[in-house]
Amino acid sequence: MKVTLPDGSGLDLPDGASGLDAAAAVGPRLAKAAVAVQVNGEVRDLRLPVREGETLRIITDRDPEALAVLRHSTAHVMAQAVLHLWPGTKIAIGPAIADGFYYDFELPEPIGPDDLERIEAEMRRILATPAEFVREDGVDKTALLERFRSEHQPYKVELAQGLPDGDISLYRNDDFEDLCRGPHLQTTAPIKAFKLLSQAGAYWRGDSSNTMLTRIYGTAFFKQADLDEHLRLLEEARRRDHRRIGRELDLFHTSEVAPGAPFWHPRGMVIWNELTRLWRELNRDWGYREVRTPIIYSVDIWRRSGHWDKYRENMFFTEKDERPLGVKPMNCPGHVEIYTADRRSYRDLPMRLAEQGLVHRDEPSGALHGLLRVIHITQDDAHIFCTDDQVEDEVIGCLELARHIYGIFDLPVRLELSTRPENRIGDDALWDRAEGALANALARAGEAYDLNEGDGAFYGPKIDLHMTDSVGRSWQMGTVQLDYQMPERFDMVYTGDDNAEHRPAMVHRALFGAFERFIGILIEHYAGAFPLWLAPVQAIVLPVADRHDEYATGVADDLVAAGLRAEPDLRTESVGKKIAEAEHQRIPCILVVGDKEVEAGAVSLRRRDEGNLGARPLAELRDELVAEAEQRR
RNA sequence: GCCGGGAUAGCUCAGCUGGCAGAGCACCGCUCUUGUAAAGCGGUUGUCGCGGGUUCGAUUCCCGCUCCCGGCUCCA
Repeated sequence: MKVTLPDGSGLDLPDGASGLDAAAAVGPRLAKAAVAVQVNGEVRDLRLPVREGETLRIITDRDPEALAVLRHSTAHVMAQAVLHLWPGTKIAIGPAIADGFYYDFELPEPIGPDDLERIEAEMRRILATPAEFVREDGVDKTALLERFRSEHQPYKVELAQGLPDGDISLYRNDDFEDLCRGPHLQTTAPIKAFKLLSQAGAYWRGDSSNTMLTRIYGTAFFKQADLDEHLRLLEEARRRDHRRIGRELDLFHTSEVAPGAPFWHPRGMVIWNELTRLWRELNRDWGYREVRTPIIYSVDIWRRSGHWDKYRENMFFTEKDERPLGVKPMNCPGHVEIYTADRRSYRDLPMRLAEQGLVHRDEPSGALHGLLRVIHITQDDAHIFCTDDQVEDEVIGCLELARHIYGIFDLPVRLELSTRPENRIGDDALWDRAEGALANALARAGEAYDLNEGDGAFYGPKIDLHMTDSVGRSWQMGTVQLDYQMPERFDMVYTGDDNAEHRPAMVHRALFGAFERFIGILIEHYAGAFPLWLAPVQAIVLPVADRHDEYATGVADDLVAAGLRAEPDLRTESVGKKIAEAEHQRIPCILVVGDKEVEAGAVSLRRRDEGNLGARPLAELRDELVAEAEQRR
């Protein structure tokens, strides 16, 4: 039998040879370092036979693919340790994930954070004696089900039931055996640098009607140095946490008197207002007109829009004179109301209405998270009413505008196309048309995207724009949604050039997403060091001694008159201390003034993180800063 | 909502088994008049999240509630 190696060379092997045999044929060192084998892009277990003509790549601990194998194997050892410590534990699943692994258990008693150390200790005890991972293939399903039942492992029974007989494999290391597809390490020897990180509840199969299991998260690396670096990055990420920075920079706070609704402090509001200014400029440049619609509506409109049926759980309600009212969770009906307040012609289309729309969505209490997940949401919402022919161009326009916005902030973004959910309104033909239009628009805009089947809005498919936060969590920023339902339900029409009535299409879009979340994302993205145009305080003026107070105040006034946000710091503290505090506050420009500067009409400039840059004439620096802020650099 | 953890000064946190509540920073006052990352001395600061229970006595133990934190998509 002949197989091919990545460099194109051939390798002769006896029939039935495994990946490990192939590695050994190349060299004993490779065989020892081998973790798995990649065949046609698929990472497979070394123990599996290779077939004639396949192209093999031996994965070693130097390859990134090997980490998932190591972590999966570490998860098995963790499960083994848990079974030692809590006999009778029911085990569920334990995969490798992006930055580590987890394993889900149903434990006989609740465990706490201290128990993670106990489990880790047991793992180290187990690992002191290296054990081979033994793979067993072609396991008889009936016998296996019988065995799992007798071992009281209901989750394994359920998993095995879903597998085709004859294609079931087991892995055993030491006294632990698990239903598992693999691949796994050859032995437990490479498992050294690992750490259990956290413990959390997780529903069996992610379904809240199922049992809540205990999930233990951990991570593992081949080298201790890599683990240390990973833990350092996690710590660094925690330092970037927008909730922490929001307090340190006095931007906002949250309070139990209003869960999920931030209180914006003066400095945070500066950022909000700068974003609003940008938003208005973009509305002007991209042909949107700003509107403002009510927050509380008769429930009739929510019945008609479909929110009553599909979204009631997440809405807030009140009443007036026994008339039930609903707080808007979305702005669309308000914009539809504006559209239908007059007769519309094809000449009016596309009609692009934009609003800084305040909506409220009742989230499960455990889901709230600083600014990133709130109940009180201010969207940069817009709805585009257009003809069918205009849909694709309008969607492309949204994608281009989105690129433009994220470019201003250097935000990395990932696109997802979400298709029809189970819980939806409208017939399949309409959904076909809507999904096709979005896919076409994406293709024409040249955007790469992931497909997220079944995650669309109840009224239409959508393109979501996601970013990743400081600790690797993914958050939706923008969304572009296509909707043929709402125009139908509200009987929206326009008069065409044929003098007949037609139904407009509707595009819902938010590109910042929500101002709350966007600012939260920006805080983490910049780690509080906002570019000049967004910085709450752009320049702080520090007099060396109190005889310079008057000059310092004059400098600040001069900058303020030029449109900059500047203030003097006249406290009787040392210059060194004021500089330390200004740096901690991430103020972009620190201007020190003493006798020399007063004499020369100058300021000594210190840019954030750059140190002292020397004296400059005030007028020159002022003009430079104004230009820099204007250009949003 | 559910699982686990938590809530003590403005902030970060300590407070073993129940016995007068603490530190650092911040804040206030005084001294220093300062030249590029924290000057010295002194001082103030608490419904120990809320409500109930046990107890001679509860920040501490028990119950309920509120809010916060980690997580609840990653398929054997």
